[in-house]
Amino acid sequence: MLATGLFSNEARNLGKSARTRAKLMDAAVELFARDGFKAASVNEIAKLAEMANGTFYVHFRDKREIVQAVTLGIAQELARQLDEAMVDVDDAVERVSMATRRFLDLALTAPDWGRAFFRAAWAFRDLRENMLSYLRADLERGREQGAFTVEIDDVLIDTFASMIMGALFGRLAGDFGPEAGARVAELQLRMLGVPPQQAHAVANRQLPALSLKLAALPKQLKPDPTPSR
Amino acid sequence: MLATGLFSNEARNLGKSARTRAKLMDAAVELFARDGFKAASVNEIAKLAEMANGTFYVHFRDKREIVQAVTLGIAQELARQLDEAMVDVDDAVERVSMATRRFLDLALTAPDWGRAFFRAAWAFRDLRENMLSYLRADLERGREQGAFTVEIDDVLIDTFASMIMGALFGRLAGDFGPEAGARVAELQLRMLGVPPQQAHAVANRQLPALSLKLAALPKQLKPDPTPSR
DNA sequence: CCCATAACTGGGAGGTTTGTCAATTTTTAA
DNA sequence: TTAAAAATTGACAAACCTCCCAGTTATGGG
Repeated sequence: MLATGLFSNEARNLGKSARTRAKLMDAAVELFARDGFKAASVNEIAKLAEMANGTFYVHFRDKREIVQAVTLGIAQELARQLDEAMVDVDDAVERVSMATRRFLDLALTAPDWGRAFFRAAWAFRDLRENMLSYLRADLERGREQGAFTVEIDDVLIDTFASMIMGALFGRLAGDFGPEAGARVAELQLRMLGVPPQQAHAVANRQLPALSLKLAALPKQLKPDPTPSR
Repeated sequence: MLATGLFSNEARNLGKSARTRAKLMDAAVELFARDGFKAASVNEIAKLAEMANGTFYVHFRDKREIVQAVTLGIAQELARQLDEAMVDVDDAVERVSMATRRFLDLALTAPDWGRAFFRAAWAFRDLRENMLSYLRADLERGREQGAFTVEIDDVLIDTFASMIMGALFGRLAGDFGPEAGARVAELQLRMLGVPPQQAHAVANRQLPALSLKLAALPKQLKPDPTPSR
């Protein structure tokens, strides 16, 4: 009936409290994605999560707290997945291209997460800076490897990230199809000083299939609950 | 006491109705910039404009209507100013660099307008597309002039715009100083295929001083109002 | 199975929001 | 100057918001 969200899925095997909390967070993501953090109301979150509004306050002190929990959760999970998809890639040119393309694919897998992330990225400095630190590492690596001719500074990093966010927006809005990721990655590499031909080749290289699990897959089969009642 | 905003300034010589309307729009810009379109309330707009809330509804049917009026007004004025600053520039490389740098300078001149524009750009498709059409013209001109080697498509245009928006955000947040404009312009030119050295030179070329009038300057002196009462 | 404890409920106090309207003041044009 | 028109006011209904809390229900360790 109610499609279980990603937080609920993660909390599937935890205690009741954690499951309820997760359900609230899933509802919150949906509303944050649609209305923004300020315009979403606690009442509506509780309603969408199918519980009384008082329950909300058992799990979160106020709206600020759930906003914090949701945005942090999204950012951590996205970063984790992205990191995992790139562990064995050493070449900075590949990494940078992959980061953009993977990030977009990932965010499009769960569009509400993508939308909420988009809002959070502009709204919360600490979250934004945390994401940018990963990016900085890869860009500096490319500089050291001699692959990028451009100087790496704050403006560059921020601009690089903005290009990703723009593509995310376009994808979420339906303006662009899946090919946009490769296209933007190519433009990024050109900007960094990678020769156009190489930029095109790398950005369009086929990526290994995305292991489809924005939230972890079941670690064990359900304990086959005897249909009690 | 209350710093007159740009809309009020434009309406300075018009009838009472237009002046009140403009005053409401100035108040709205300030709140939209701070809280966003959804979170800003009609009550607060009226209060900030120093009038009773009922007056608001004489001039606007509802919040949607003032949002429309304000965002359209901002976009038109920014486009007008930008256009004016570039009328006699023919070279596409110069135009593209200038558009980015001028736009940022302009938006920083009236930070609330900049912030409201930033929000509007993501929120309203028609407004966004209207702005992008100017950009497309210059990018295609560059292609024809043989200055840009990259293919001009929707993703490119959108990405180019996203780079500007990212810089706008960074400037408004105080993360970057005035030099960010030139830096981003340089990165854009590199992306388009302009040779790095030329990109650097063009992007850092000194611009003629900005004629300081986001809204038109007084066309006549105040009629020296006898201090009635 | 039992019951202490944790989770949940829903009504409500107190505040804000939207949009309306009759009464009042200001503007305008003749 | 003056009266009709336009602008403005502020109180108010109805809806919705946040947060609280006394009472009820569900959970799980012993």
